[in-house]
Amino acid sequence: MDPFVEEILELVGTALRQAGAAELPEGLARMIERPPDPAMGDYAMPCFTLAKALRKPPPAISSELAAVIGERLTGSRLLSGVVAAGPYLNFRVNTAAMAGLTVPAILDGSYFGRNRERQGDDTTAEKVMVEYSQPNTHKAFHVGHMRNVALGDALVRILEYDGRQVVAANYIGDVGTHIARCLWYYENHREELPPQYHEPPGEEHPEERGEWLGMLYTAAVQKITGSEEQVRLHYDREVSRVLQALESREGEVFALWEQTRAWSLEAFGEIYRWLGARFDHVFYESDMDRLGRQMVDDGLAAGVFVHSQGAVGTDMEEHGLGFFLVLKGDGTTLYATKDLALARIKFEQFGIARSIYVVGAEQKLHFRQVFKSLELLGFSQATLCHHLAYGLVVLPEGKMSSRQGNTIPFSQLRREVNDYIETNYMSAHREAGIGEDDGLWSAEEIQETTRRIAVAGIRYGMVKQDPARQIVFNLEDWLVSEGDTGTYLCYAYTRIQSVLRQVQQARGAEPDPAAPLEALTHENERALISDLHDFNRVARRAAENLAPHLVANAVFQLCKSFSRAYATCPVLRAETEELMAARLALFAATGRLLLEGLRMLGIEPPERM
RNA sequence: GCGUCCGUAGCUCAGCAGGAUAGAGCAUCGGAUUUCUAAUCCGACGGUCGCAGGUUCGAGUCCUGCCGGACGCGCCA
Repeated sequence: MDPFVEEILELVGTALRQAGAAELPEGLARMIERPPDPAMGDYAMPCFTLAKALRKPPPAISSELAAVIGERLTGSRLLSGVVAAGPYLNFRVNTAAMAGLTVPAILDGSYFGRNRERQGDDTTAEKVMVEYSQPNTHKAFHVGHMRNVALGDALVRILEYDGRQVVAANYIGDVGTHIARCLWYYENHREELPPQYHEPPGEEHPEERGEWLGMLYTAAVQKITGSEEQVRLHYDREVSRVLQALESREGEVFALWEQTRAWSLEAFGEIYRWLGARFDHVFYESDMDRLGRQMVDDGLAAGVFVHSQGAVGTDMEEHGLGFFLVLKGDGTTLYATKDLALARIKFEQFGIARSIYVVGAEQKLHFRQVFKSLELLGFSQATLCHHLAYGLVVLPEGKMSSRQGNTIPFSQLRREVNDYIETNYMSAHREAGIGEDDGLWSAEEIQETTRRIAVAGIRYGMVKQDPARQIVFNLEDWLVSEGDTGTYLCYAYTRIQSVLRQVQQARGAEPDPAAPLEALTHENERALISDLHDFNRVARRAAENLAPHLVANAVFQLCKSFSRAYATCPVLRAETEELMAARLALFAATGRLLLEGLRMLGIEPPERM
């Protein structure tokens, strides 16, 4: 626990006993909060709930406690003041003590292990699987899918920071009607497209073939849905034949499926590389068919599933979940069938203690049905499955719709973001030097820096918001450096690195964990120290609530505090040697923590920009 | 029709298991640079927290109802 809170509780506890309270109220620790204005104090305890036990009005209690505690405070190393403010008891911490507890710990790395202590003893860390991304092959990967990757990957990193062992899993949708439609169009109708689209992109751009398939799929859907009913039924029968040919797992269509599937996977790989997303294991929908079918049979035997209107499913009305279909009338499996199988495989083959699904909110009912079915099938781990639902990504002009052609596919997104950064920022480095070395930047550095800033902008924009809400994607808003953006975070980091480099150059000084931190007395330094101290608490809460946006908010707060301190507290021109050393240590620690926080969001900042 | 989620400043969003004058960013207006990157910092302007009840010493936060929006509700994934 926070040592400051611990000491406050200790002091309040003994003071209360002195005041004649028979027993301490439950959850006193949770009552400790932060005052709205730092000028009031660093920690506050409201005295409302004590009123009943002591039978006195809250303001009287707080001033009484302040008097008693104030006397005992002289011996405290951590706290420097206590004052009653109406019904509140406000504590001020000894800034040097707080700095002493955080700055050296960050610099030597021990700060980052703190959240990992949760496991204790000899037991191995809790193993949890985070399934995310789940792209469909033969479909285009667009901005909407980026939110999933940003969220899932951040969650993986946050849970790891908090001491869990995490298996990052992908689940590729490589079977289903959409693929049959794509291949049906490929075989019979692609000549109807403009000539340049008749054949897939060549060897020089293999990663573009995935999007080309997606375009065929869109064209197929348009052709089918745009036809007269008779024609449409005919097309549907043709598509159905393709689907059955695919499920037979042999023949010409199957070979085509293998080839085109590989194209899509290659395209996805390129996207994950660019974003820096990690996967430890990849599941394929095409592997889940057999086990899913078997589970349906078992469920039928057990009476969990029943035949209904020619298909198989279960009425979950008594649980408020409607009807859940697990096998189609023609005997083929559904997404649902395969999800039953996948859930089982995850626990049985990976020995996980928890299974998290990062999937859009529109599938909430589906997952509740899946989890309930598993429970009814006697699968005890059903309660350890959790669906992290998130809202849609929309454009400023409204919902994305592939029919209106206003989705933003990955390749277009990357191009536009890169162009924006290059013309607005990077061009300066190409034409003239910046900062300490006046040389031009190499093409490689410009390219890599551009990529990092682009990824920071997109990832930060995607994770900074509460997952439950819709997100409005606006490229320019997400990249402008003024304000709450990934660019701003990167800029703060590069400024810190720049200070460190220059102090090293000018004075040969390295950040020293033993620096005299008591020299840090400026209010902006105080605020920064407080943010450093607070970070692990936020990280813990983010992990427990599966809420990456809390980390994002904390990182932004940290950058704001740093920027304020940077503007008011120079290092090289500090008044004294002690102050310089202290600020150097403080900024170095800030940079180190910022880097860690950015990495939790999947952002790798550039060293300069 | 039923269910789930959302509704906070002109715009985009925070608000931590109810607590002090509701916070940021953008936009608008004004200021700061011979000094570690101004991709920055400071200030001003801007809110009956969708509406109405209820619980509570205290409600943006919990409960109920209504209004508005999004999504879902058997052979897509």
